[in-house]
Amino acid sequence: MRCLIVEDDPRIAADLAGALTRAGFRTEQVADGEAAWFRGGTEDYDLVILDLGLPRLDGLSVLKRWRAEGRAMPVLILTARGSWNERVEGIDAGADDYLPKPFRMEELVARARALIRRASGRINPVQTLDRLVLDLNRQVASVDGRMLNLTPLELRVLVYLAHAGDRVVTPTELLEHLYGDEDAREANALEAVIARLRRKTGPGIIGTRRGFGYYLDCAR
Amino acid sequence: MRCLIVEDDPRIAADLAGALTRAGFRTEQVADGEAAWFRGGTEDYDLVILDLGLPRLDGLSVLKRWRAEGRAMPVLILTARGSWNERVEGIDAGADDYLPKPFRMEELVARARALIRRASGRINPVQTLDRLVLDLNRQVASVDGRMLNLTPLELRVLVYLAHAGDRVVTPTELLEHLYGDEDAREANALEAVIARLRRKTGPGIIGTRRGFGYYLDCAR
DNA sequence: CGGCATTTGTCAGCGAAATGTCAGCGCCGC
DNA sequence: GCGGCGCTGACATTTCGCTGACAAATGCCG
Repeated sequence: MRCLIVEDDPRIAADLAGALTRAGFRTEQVADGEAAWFRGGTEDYDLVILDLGLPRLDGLSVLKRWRAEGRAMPVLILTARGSWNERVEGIDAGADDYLPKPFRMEELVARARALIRRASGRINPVQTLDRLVLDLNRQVASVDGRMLNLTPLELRVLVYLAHAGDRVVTPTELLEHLYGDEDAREANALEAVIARLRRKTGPGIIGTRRGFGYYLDCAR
Repeated sequence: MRCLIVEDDPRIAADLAGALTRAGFRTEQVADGEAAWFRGGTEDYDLVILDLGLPRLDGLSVLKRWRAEGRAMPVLILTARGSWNERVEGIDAGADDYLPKPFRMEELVARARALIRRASGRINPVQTLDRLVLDLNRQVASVDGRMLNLTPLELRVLVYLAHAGDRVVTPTELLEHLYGDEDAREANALEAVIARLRRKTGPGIIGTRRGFGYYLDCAR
């Protein structure tokens, strides 16, 4: 069970992480909206705890963006006590639950568990990027309607590029995403993956910008 | 959209009925636990609003009885403000959501809508997935009309996969579902179960996507 | 309580798929 | 033309999932 905590107050974040870790979650933290959006969009979490007041990009916008991109993981919003309009907005934006501050850690954990129970088996919409279609439910991709038989690593690359949109992604960034910083690989490992991917997708899907990185050709 | 309101205070019940009717629900009301249990158990509702403090039979017991009988409609519990332990109990009893009193009617409606959105497509007592038929009442499964003599664990795997639809389920997720996080098993335990299952179902039912997980072949 | 049958977990080993590494080459941009 | 980045194919290695046999746990019945 992997959980992303989005909270800018380090004290609260630490409390949350503590309670959830004790409850058996693996927790990761980010403290601003931009980072939250990116992490939640590229990694797979079983649960997200989302504070609304965030620097750089507020929580509701983060949530809306995730849902617009088809990310369907359960999200529990932390709201200020009594701000019922915030709650309604949150639900409309695609939140699965909210918890008014202050709250008991026991309750947070109970609701987290319930959310996950409820959310398991939820459907992730498919992403269509011109010729490329990504279906995270079935873990498959297709180009021009032709199924690609992708390996896990290959699919992860494709999903990451898709999330980046038409932005050029540096090899370093991709390497860091695929493997952590701890067990790094040769830069060539990535090139090999890309090569195998291209052999399956055919030309016109993954582009190279010499000296910069890779991008999704069909996303622009 | 048919909604059952279980509430013994006539004023609150009237308010609820008003708001929900304006929101497009057909509402029906009962004021005590016995009546609630009977109505909810014999009629089909899209949503139940359930107060916990009820005469004759308290709300939690009603809910537990419904769930024990296999009634799966979404239930929104009304709790007294701040009684967080009551909320936890409610969730454990099978509630889909709760709302602390007092609350705004706008919020109730928003949450009711969200609940129904979430609950639509919930499992049917007898599921037919192409060649595979699951009967949860009798706890049996059959393929091409041929009965499978499944063990409890095997059936649980099949039901979970069926619930996931055509989604690919990771071994981790399945393991966590079958056993809790507390008494974990070797990953191989699952593989053994799958193997035995496949021997009984024959080929073409449970598929593997190497590196991703398992899926129901006949659900796609 | 004890024995039997069924269910379930563990182990070791195998084969195949996925991934990493390497060496060499082509091609882009200067 | 040249230097180097990035691509490619071949090969090595690692990981993953399946299988069959056995052991442990569970449950049932007398």
